[in-house]
Amino acid sequence: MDRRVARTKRLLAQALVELVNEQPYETITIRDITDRADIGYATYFRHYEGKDDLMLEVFTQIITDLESLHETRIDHSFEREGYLFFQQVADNRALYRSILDSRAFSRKLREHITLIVLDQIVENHADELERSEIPPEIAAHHLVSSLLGLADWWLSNDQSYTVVQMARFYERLVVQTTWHALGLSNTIAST
Amino acid sequence: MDRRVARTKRLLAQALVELVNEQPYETITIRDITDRADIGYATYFRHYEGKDDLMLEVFTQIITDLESLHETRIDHSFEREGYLFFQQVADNRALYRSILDSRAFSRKLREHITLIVLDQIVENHADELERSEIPPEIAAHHLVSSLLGLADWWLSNDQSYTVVQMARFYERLVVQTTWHALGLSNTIAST
DNA sequence: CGATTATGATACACGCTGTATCGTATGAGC
DNA sequence: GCTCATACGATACAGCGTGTATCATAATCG
Repeated sequence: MDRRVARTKRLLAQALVELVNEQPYETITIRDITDRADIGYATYFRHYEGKDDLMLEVFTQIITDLESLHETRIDHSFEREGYLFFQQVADNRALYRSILDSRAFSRKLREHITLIVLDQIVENHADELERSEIPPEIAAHHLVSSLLGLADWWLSNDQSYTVVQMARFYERLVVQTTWHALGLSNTIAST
Repeated sequence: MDRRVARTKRLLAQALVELVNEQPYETITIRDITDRADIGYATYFRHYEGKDDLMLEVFTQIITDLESLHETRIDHSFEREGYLFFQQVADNRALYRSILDSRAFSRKLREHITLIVLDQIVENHADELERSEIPPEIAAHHLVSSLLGLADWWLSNDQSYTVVQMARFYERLVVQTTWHALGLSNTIAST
């Protein structure tokens, strides 16, 4: 990639992250971003179709980081993954605030994680699931939307609990109970 | 209220509900609404500050309907309320689609219901709650955000399950398990 | 070094919002 | 029913953000 392009995109992404730490995502205009990045307004549209397009790039990076975090761990229990998730939320408050504030982005995030979770459930418990009253799609959706719901509540309440506490609530309130409702064993190891 | 005002507001609200059944709320402009209602564009601003203001009125009506539904019932169990809720969602698909698509409105709805739920929990189980590991605020938030999460999933999947089934999923996946995590008895009667 | 390509600056069209104005029509109160 | 207040429709207008077009300049690639 042309160095000029890389530089422009880097500056724009940095500017967006900066701005998101100062004001709600919706109130940010493209001109705000280009001014902060010291990049020509028209130049923006040579790389992105609109405001969401740039945000999507930052968003994708966050997802990638989250996934690589998980892959470097051997312990793949959902409890542990909950902890890692809340840790990343704490490290990127403003970004997660923006993602969870946007219906489009939070939906994207939810669907992405849901697919992973659903795969893990079906892969490891195909036989047991047939006896369950709850469709695995709904259980997976519930698990993830509850996780994001807890994160949303957490961010809206000034992180009045620690990462460990939130992970514990998630485990007690969501993971354990969802497994129980599905009729599965308590934890999942997904190698 | 002046009959002319009442007529204008009624026509505008009707037009918005019609449009919401045809296209996503975000794509609707104020001019769309006034054209459909056959009302002057400037007249709109004599009654509402913006697009969300009119929607808020329709939204408030929905909430009021939901609450009056609950008050006319003697059976105040959460299972029953789940059924009533999914029933109302089914009866007002487009409106709930719009509400759940909007972060501001879905948050308002969530906070509104959460307050009611929290009141019921604390009122009826104050003593037992002291022994619980989960803060009741989080449990109430989880209960409601899960309910809305299920409704959101339902609407996004062409209502592939019946109202009764969804209420059942809600009871098994959310209500029972939340009570269990809180260490409470299975049902709440709030009379 | 030469050719290509990205950038900055500027001007512009477009759509939507929200306000101001004024003549007309409709309802409220007596 | 008459009078006065007020809501309405129509229109013009300013503001703002988006997205496109153009062209001279600067940086990069090979």
